[in-house]
Amino acid sequence: MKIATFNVNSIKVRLGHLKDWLKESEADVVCLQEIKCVDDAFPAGEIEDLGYNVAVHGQKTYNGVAILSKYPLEDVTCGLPGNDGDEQARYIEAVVPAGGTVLRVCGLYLPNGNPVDTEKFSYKLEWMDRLIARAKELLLLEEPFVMMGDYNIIPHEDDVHDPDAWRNDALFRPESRAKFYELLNLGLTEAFRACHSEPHKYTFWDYQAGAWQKDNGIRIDHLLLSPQAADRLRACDIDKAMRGREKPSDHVPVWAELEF
DNA sequence: ATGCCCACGACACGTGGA
Repeated sequence: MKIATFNVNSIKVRLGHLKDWLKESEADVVCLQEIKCVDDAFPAGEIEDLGYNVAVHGQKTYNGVAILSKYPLEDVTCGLPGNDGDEQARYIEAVVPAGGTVLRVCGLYLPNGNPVDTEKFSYKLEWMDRLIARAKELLLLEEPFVMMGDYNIIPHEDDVHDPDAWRNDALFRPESRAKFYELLNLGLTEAFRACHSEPHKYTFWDYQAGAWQKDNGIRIDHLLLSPQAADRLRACDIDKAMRGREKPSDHVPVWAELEF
């Protein structure tokens, strides 16, 4: 089973780009972020025509996440538990039956958190606390699950072209990275780093200042696997070439192959 | 230099992204 995460930065603008990649990658389960539309505006029909089931947690203008799956999508839930006042569409979860067992899929778009001296940063950290709490609950089930998406976290200095330029950014601040490590240290496996040790492999390049041409990127899209899912991990990689196509997202897809 | 680019809403430029 091939699973993937892709921040499309508007499903409306990116539909053709996404469909091309779905056909080429033959991904079985895909988590999308920043669809930037309400549920009814999501082009479900065009994606279903490619053989996918669709679950959407949309929002007008901002955020919005979805799961696409060639397998059935069961027990879909929207929103990250723990704060009923949070109205931002950043989390969706579903159970995917596959190979006589199930994979639970958690798709997430973690808050950016900038500027760091505002409530946006505290919201990011509070959101991460709730994600950690959800991971703890799911780990008790001792089943395969994956939490994948745009984490808006640069885990390590090797994951950014210029660490000093990002030192005080919410994506690289010690408080943000500490929460990410707290999540990993529950016993989750970061799929890309489990498969690759090379530095300077990126998943995002800014539209500005020739960042793509200069390879000034950051690695912020991640797949975190439960122990039962990590046992099945066979490969993981970044579809970097997508960034060089016409009308690209500023993010590219990251995928993992799990043996199911 | 806090900008450069891109998407959104509903038409002009402000907001948000990372």
